[in-house]
Amino acid sequence: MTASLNDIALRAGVSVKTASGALHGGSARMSDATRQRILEIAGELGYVTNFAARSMRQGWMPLIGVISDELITSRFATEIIRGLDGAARAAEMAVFAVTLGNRRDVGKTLGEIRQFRPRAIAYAAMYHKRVTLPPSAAEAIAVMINCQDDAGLIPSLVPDEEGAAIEVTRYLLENGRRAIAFINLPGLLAGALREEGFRRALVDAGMDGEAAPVLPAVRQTIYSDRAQSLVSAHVAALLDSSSPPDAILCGNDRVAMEVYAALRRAGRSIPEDVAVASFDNQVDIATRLDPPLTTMALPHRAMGRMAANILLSAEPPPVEVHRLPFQLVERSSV
Amino acid sequence: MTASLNDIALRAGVSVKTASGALHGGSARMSDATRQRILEIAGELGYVTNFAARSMRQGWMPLIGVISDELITSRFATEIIRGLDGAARAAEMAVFAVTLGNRRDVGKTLGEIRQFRPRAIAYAAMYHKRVTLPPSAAEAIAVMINCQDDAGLIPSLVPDEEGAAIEVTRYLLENGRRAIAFINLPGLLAGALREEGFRRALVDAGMDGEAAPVLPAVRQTIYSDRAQSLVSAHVAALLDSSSPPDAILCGNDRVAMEVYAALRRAGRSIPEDVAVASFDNQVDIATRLDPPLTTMALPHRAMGRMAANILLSAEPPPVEVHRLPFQLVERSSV
DNA sequence: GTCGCCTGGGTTAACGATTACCCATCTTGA
DNA sequence: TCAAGATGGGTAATCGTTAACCCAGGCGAC
Repeated sequence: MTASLNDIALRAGVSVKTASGALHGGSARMSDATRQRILEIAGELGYVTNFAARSMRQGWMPLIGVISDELITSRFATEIIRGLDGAARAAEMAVFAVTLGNRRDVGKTLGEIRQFRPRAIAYAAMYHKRVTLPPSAAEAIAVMINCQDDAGLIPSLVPDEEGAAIEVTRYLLENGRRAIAFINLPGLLAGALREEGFRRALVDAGMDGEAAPVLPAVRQTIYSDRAQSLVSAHVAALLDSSSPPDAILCGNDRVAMEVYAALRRAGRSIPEDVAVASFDNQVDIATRLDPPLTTMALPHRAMGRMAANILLSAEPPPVEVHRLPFQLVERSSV
Repeated sequence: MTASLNDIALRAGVSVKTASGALHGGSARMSDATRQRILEIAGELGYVTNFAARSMRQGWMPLIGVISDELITSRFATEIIRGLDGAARAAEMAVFAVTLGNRRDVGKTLGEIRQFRPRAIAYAAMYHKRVTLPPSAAEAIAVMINCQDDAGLIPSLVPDEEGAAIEVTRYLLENGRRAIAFINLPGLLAGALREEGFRRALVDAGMDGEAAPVLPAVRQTIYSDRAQSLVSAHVAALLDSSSPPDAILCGNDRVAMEVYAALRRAGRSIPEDVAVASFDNQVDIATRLDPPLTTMALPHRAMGRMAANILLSAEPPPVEVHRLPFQLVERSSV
């Protein structure tokens, strides 16, 4: 079907190894004339390297495998994959992503991906969470992205939720806000860590950390699109209370969107009456809200880049949990 | 490193071909005892098929290649890839997506992906558009997703923009709206086709198709996040005009989001004063707007599924353009 | 009884690229 | 003048899997 090195060698009147050297081995010894002729013939014949054949000798395909629990279908995937892809491309590797099927069987998915003999395999989660992997899987997975291995056997890259909450809370305080409410995402690791950071920042500022209201955005334990939103009710109650907030911190940009609507219905203006800040930096939403939303951007791309570095490094990296910082994106809602 | 068929055969005291037959050739002739023993040993040794080696004989890897102009980084990708992935998985294939680099060099990207010897290759676009491919590329690409080959050499799957515009306009008319404005996406094929459909539906209803206002959502020719939005100004002007609209059709859900804000500022209620409908069904936005947005969902998943069928079919399919229908998602904004 | 077919295997040659090793010829310095 | 490198290239084995053949025994039909 496609031309092989053999075809090229035949046509050029050289051996296969010379053809291989001309096309791939940059430093192979041969005259420029020979190399040029081989390159030309390769072009004519439309030669394309056969990675499968090469991989037989090398033992692996130039692939980085990514197992994602639901990642591909998430908008967060974009940034993680971009980060991975950029770094992998620099090393002449491709990223091969496989979504965990409905059966959530890591072992099976791992087997599927290993059939392609990737150089290394990462596990990526859509939401920041802890993951328990079967022991056999732990050996094959080199790094966890946006999640943390429960057994502590695998290097993990996670967003620094607590630090981000501290930073954004401090930012609100520096802007003169004193009564901050937090409409948080319940049932998520991220939410729990952010709540800690939120309260810590208040305490650090000499305020009563326990008194600050932290309310769940939805009724269900697991956050999903189906969950019944409590945002509207919470905002109304907060505004009616004896100590109405002058700032609302939101679990994500979608929550912020609902907060905007609720504040508007109550006749409050943003940010004059109530400042709003959030986590996510979902650009579609954050830039189009009126006023544009100040929000903490998740370090997805950084996680992807760092993961690629770990995956491509020759030495197995030390097993530790890297907490990557968010970035404050200032717009006009504070 | 990893166990091979040879290792298994050695341990089981059979030949490699028998081991191969037991593990892969479902109908290979051998006693159940032998097969069972081989399967057991394979399990112990953690055998994983080496697709690279297999592909050397078969000529291709069990992969469907997807070249996307920017697809992976788009929220639309999710549905197209899901559709593809589901169908491919049923055929024991994996989807291998490669994003066109910054250089937009289809030939080069095609070369990259062909190194992996995929069974078939698709080209997918983020926005519905026409694409001109280099002649050499046209031979290697089996189907175009969300775009149309300019040379007419490749089967294409595209959303039926015109039909969708007709349907949603008719829906507005059936709901008693008579003065419909369309804030369209300028400079896009989708926008042009939708405008045609919009006007056609009005004419079909006995109205003056030319008189209906169709306004660009942004100033730039190419729609991007950077483009300066004209939505707010357009809405204000429309409301101030001598014949204010009782419905606004939006180019996408983000435009609808801005229309909501503008209507709200002008003190109009949705849908009582002005109905709003849109294209996209970007769930994050559409379900969280207040009231939830009625919008035409793009047939991304259907395109993915259909593409997989074409890619996996033995016969090269007839070269034609398939226009797939949108789906009207009724919420409460009309 | 024996021919032919079924059963349960084995042998061996690919597939395409890489690579360790070998062999000429040509320079060059002492 | 000649030995030692440098230059330019060839040979053949190898990776893991498959598939085209081959083979020996058993068994039923004639």
